[in-house]
Amino acid sequence: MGRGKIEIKRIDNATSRQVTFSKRRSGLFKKARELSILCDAEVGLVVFSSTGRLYEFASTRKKLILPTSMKSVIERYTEAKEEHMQTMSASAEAKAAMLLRN
Amino acid sequence: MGRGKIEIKRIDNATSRQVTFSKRRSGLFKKARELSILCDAEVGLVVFSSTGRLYEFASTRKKLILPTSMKSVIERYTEAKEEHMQTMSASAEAKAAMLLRN
DNA sequence: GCGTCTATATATAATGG
DNA sequence: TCCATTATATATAGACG
Repeated sequence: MGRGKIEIKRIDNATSRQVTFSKRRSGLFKKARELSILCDAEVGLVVFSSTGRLYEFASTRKKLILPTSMKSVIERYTEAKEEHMQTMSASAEAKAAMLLRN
Repeated sequence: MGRGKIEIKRIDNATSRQVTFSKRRSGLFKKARELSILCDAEVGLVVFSSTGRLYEFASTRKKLILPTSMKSVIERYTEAKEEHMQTMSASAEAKAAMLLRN
């Protein structure tokens, strides 16, 4: 969807990979949100950039259940969260919150 | 993106809501997959239709962490999963599916 | 409900500042 | 390294079988 057609394979150039990530992530989240609204669906979306930054969306409507395949993800999340909590200090709290927020 | 422009609000007609769900879900998953490949990102996507059917995608690469806002989701998943396991029998498959449905 | 078919809306690749 | 633009690729609304 652009001036040229691209193959779906890892973009080698780090810069353009970052640019594409930014654009497509934005589009993906937009569509996730639209789906949840239009179709009254529960949607949970988690994205980690290759640099480890977290982005999330979750429609908060009724009941959302995670799929089995995400079990490991949940486990890792729990671990990370615990680590996070352990190393968290009062002043680091805000920083971490911001980090998680974007 | 079609013959006409639509507002982003819940589609009242159940039939067209289902049709739209099917189409957009497909597109969303495709884009989730593309993002993960193109940008070497970790992506986890969970969708529950309004009728309770589950759809998922998770790139299995490196580190995927769930966002804070998904905590309740995880909890619910865990609960449901436990229930599922407890009541599951070979012949109870269908029943379990119903359980997950809502 | 599900696949196919367009016309049109949107997303976005490439580019320029 | 970001914004803004814009040409093009893609997604999809609406219609039909």
